[in-house]
Amino acid sequence: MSAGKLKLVLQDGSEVEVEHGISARELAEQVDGDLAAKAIAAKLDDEIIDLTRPITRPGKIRFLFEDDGDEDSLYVLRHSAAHVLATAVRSLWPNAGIGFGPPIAEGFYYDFDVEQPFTPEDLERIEARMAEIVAADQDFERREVERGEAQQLFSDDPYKLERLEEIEEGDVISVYRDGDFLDLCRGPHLPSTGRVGNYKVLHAAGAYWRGDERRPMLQRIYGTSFFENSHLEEHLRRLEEARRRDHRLLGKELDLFSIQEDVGPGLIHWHPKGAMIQFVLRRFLEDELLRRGYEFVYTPHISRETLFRRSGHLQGYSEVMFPAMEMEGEKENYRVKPMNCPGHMAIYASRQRSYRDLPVRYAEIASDYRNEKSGTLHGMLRVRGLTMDDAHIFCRPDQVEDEIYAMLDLADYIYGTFGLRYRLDLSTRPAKRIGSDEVWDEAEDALRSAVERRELTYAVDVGGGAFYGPKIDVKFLDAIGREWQGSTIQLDFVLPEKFDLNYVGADNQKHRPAMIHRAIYGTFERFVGGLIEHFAGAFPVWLAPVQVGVIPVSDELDEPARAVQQALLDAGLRAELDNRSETLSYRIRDGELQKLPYLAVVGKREADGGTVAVRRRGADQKQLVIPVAQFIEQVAEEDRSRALI
RNA sequence: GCUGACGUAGCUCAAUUUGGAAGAGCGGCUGAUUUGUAAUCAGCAGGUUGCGGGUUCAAGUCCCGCCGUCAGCUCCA
Repeated sequence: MSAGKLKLVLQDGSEVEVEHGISARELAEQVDGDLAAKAIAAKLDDEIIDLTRPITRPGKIRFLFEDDGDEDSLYVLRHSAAHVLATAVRSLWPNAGIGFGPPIAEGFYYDFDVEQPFTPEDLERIEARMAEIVAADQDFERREVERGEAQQLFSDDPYKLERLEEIEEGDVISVYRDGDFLDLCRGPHLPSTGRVGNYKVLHAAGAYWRGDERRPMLQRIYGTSFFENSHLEEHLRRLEEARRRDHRLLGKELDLFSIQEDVGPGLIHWHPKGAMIQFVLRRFLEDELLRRGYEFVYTPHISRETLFRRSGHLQGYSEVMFPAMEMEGEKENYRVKPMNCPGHMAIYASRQRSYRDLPVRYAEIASDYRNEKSGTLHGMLRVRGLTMDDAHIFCRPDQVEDEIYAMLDLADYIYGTFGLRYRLDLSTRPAKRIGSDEVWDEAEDALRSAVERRELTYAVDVGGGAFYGPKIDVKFLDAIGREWQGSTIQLDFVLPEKFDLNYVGADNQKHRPAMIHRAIYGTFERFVGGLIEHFAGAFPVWLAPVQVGVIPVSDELDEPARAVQQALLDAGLRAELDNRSETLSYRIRDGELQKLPYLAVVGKREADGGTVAVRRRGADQKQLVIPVAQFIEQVAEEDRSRALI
């Protein structure tokens, strides 16, 4: 090959020889003029590049298009939309400082340093100005500059200068211009602003520069964009759907729980119906735990600080712990527990253990209290009083993998029963850690092979583990595709040391057991909050706080209706009688709004025939008149089988 | 914790812009109605406008502090 020529492999596998420095667009034109017009960017091996970017190395190249459904295409679009947003803001607020403006999972944002936070009206003006910029169809021009010139160009932009400092010597510094707006940016971008199609400015909120609470707060504007208007509309519909499912609203409408100012933020009152859901979840899990060799323990809610000093919580976790309770005449203060592990350690340590006893699996459903920062509290999802389905497993090092495997199996069974799909994150050793590399190797290998034995796919969060051990997080997906934190499985090298836990091995020597923290639901607060949103409040029979609403047509039918209710209760089902002095229609409507799975109407005909007129929630079908016994068996079977309909 | 917005009856919201008698619907209670598949009718009760200060002849409305909620940041089960 002659000097100044490059070999590129096209998507169809054919090879072309091109001039060194040819742009992707020129290449596209050589192949097909139509292609050049339609392409929005190109991908050289794994690097997305602008169409105008000179190609200076051989590789595989393919073009990105608006309609290829490729994540990378959306990435380029949203990145460009973020720039259009910044262009608009800069034209309306010429002195606005600019921070970062990346594409994110569902759209993009851009951070600005402005005197006054943006108001909703500002956002409308910005969106309108964006439309002008898109209509003007300004080219995105890329240019590579020397460090000195870049410093010159961004001399008024301290955030960009800071970013510039971090670009290593020898790395390319690129800037992009569209119209009057110039940004330090790696790119790539669409060919021009006119290609930014369907976008929406969503909301604004404060965000620390670089996520650091000690640094200035910038104003972040969130937006999203799509190539297809129908996709944008679908996305906005999904946001609306998420609002409709909000567990805080449903929790009020369905009378599941409340949070009260006089009691304190982040403290959940489980009303009878919400408590029933928790009760069902508990019973389900507890039965399963017994089957799987767990033992239940109960530990105090408060204890002397001695315990938390020993566990290290006082030193490392105190900012999250509620303040000390002073006891008159006692040297030691008391604390309310933020976790259950110290208590379980204490039980393990209370007597000698033989290797024959292991694994020991202690389970406790217990409420813990953590003084979470006020701004992080959110309904049932982030609270200060949290009820974990906690367990600690003590085992020999060679048992770790099997124990992890068993936990994954349990999580799979539980989540499967709820119809929840999930994925795993494996978090490995962080830079700051305790324990030798050999111990970490062994621990991480155990986690990995347990996951792989179950043939589960997982993502690795390198360096994401706690300083005391690696972990697996289970993230479940709800009905509209959102991820929720569920189970967490956490190896711990520290606590067994701190509590000097040991067992006597077959060699008659003392050994240190391995210890695993794990929760399956995580916390009842968060899990139930998630379930409310997943089911949009329409719980399947086995979870529904009230499974059947029994409605007599009129006063004279109270007794037969009450008999139906009692028969349901006798069958272990949850039934309510609605004999209010309201019309039948009214009570049916109310039952539907309360999302009761079944309404059973008892009229004269039913009372005489020993039947009920059954109305299934949400079903289009007409009511079904069936014998009471048959109806009860149907509901009981649905309850027993934990059917998800 | 930080930034901003918000806080009116049990709930959802008017009245706040421009200071001048706190309102509606739903829900609740009482009565009438006895109902056949998504709202029967009437009457009544219900508010120290989150809490505490301040400005003013007058504050739901303007100012300050606190509490709480929301959107995020950070953090996390």
